[in-house]
Amino acid sequence: MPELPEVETVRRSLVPIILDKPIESVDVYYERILQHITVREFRKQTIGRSILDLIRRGKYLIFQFENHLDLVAHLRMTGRLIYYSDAGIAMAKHTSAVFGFGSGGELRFEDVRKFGTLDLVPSGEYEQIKGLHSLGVEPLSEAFSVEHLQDLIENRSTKIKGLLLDQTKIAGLGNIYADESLFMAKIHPERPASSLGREEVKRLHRAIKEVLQDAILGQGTTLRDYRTGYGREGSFQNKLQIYGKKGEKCPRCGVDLEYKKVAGRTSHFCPGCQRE
DNA sequence: AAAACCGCCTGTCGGC
DNA sequence: TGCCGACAGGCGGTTT
Repeated sequence: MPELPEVETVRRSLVPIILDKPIESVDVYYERILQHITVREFRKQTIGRSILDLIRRGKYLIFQFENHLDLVAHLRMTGRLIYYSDAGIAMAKHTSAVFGFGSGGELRFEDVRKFGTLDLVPSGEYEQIKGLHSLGVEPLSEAFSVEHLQDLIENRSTKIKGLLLDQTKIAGLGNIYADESLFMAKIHPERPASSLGREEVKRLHRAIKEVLQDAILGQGTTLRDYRTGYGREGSFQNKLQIYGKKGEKCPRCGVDLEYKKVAGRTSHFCPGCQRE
């Protein structure tokens, strides 16, 4: 499940390969991947054009084209963006779209569950891409301060886990890193946001930054589908403390770990050191 | 305003 | 072995 660290890893792995090279071919094999544009128009606007830069906002990747258009990609659950240096390599079963470069290399959007999306809009005009347009603060930016988190939390009765997953508040946390952050901060996922004390807010703020930064260093978490832009697995799955560890002991206090649905998601926590 | 639910998809897993 | 339902979770949309 690509979250901020996975999407950032894909971005960093693709930047050295795909910038400033004209795209010679565009093939869309799953038409519904395109959101607000037809296949014909999409191909017309991208073929022959180069990508000048590739940036990330939350879990979105934004390919900035020379003709002042932004190709906005979201991997959702199982999407992959992988560069293949040889177009002769057999296509994966669930390949939604392929961008061919003159060098013979290809950027392929693969997506088993087909939830991933592509959009093409005038640069910076994201109004019709609602999730991107309403995105909250980048958690690794300076703008995400303790005070900012405090403001998000203040007077909110919602469970803290739900707040962390709300992309309009903080951009890029998903189920894995929300659980890992709450564990590191020793905060139960069902705690009402407004019940967090000053020290807990500080711990949570620090935990979010640390977990995301460490996960980027580890090139993301590959539990099943996620791959970097080179098609390689990440390594942070080896450093997870709590996610997917039901039935195991807490690495911090030794108590049996638990999980339950919180805010509609399976949430892992330690009943010993994350008290309600 | 927020929470709960559904739909979008496919693959995997546990139970029978 | 094979069938079936539950589940995985991001996000948009609708309902409560």
